[in-house]
Amino acid sequence: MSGLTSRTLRHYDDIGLLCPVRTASNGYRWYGRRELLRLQRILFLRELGVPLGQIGRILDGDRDGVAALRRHRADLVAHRDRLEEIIATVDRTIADLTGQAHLSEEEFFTGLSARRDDLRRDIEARYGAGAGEHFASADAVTGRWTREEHEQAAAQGRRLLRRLSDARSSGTAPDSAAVLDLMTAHYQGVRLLWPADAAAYHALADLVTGNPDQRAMIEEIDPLLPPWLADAIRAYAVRRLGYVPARGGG
Amino acid sequence: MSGLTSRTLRHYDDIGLLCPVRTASNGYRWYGRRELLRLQRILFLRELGVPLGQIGRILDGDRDGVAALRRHRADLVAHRDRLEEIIATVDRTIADLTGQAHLSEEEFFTGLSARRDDLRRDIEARYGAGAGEHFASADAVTGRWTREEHEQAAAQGRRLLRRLSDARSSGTAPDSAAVLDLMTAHYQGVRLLWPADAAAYHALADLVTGNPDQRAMIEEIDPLLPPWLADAIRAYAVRRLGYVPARGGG
DNA sequence: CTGGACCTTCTCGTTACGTCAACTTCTAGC
DNA sequence: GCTAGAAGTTGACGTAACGAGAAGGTCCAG
Repeated sequence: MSGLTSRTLRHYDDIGLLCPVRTASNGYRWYGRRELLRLQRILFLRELGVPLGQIGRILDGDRDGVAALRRHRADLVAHRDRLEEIIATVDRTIADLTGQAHLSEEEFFTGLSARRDDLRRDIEARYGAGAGEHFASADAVTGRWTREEHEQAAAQGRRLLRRLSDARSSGTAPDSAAVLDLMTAHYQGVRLLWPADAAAYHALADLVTGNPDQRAMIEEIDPLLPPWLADAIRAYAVRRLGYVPARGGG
Repeated sequence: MSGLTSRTLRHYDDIGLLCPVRTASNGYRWYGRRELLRLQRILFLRELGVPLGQIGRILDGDRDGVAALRRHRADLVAHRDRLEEIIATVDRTIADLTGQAHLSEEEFFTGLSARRDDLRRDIEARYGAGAGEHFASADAVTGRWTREEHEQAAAQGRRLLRRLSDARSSGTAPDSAAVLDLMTAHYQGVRLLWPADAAAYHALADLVTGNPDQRAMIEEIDPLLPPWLADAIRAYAVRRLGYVPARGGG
């Protein structure tokens, strides 16, 4: 009925978590309605990752299961945070081993070198001369950054792209709620350097796949990311910024 | 030297992960420089959560440790994502058990009921009559939301506050990089309803502690959060939006 | 009577060691 | 040379939550 193996039920009997209402002379275990209800609660808590011993104490003592859940939640959060750190370290290690650290370290969102001029020319060619002027306002912001702040911004940008890559590779749609939440950070990252409104941000999607340097930088992190990211940018512009795309693909 | 117990070294010897360069007739294990180097690599990978068996294969085969790391990373990410889901479920359960679901469900960022008018009057009293007019633009946005979108926005807002609460309770400073990253989402959540510039967002910090309804709503999630969140808002306005506070506490 | 499905108990294996217990070896001090 | 203590050794058991398999008993349909 429950999908559990008999072995599991026997284990629960052994540790006293769920005992049969009676055990026949032939050794067969018989369970009643009450045991089924208890089992449901066990399965629910087990789903949440609560250890069996604690489940037993919660169900038996019944004294403040909420407090126990809160403690359990704190454990989960600590565990998740540790995983976040480890993932970041693994990322740095992989970047080190593949020797791609310096490239993205220096010029991510900010792009300080010659590539930046290329990007500006590309933007002006695509969206008109006025668009390129925003680079001045970006410089006004980044010009006051320290080296440390530059690197933090770059690291943050890479972390974001990796999380988006995680979402893509796990089959999440670029217009799903979870991805749009992540894209909030992306939009803000862009806006930090460039006062992009909904239309400008929507147009930026073309750069991600069309501009060779931008595309290469993103492909370094995930070769399949650029078109997916472009979709996510457009979805964010429409769904969260209220952009209304022109008909006919303008 | 390494801080490991002898038991651990013996275990590594047993499973063939790190064998002594020679074992004396009295049974003592002797390690050399090479073993120390190998141990360093073992400890590093162990720190990343790689299982010992896999560490052995990576170090011995030496064939494409990067690919192994990438696979390991995928496991970590999957694990983290599962934890995220579980944490969200635990949160919903706790909210259910404490019966606080409806309250925040209906009026989070959006505030649809009578409280909303109170908030508007409070804002106009604090920042002048013009400030309250932005409610109209917010209504233009939220007015087109479906019930489902309303609830999604509310859920997203609560999730954000919980993550901020996690950061606070783990002793993270409100102006740390990690928190400012989270605050990006907060700023966007506010901006979705209200075209707040750096100064307006900075001023919003007072509402979080000063407006009774806002404060109560946040305290429901974490009683200690409001002042900390106010600090985080101000830090974000200054550090990420370039707001320059007036001297003398204006 | 028989085959097959289903139940039982018992035991080992999984991870990465901690924690005894019982014993030997080395070293410093008298 | 004797001895106390520190440090090493080899087992063996315990951890969480069962899975897998062996060896055997029970039930039911044909």
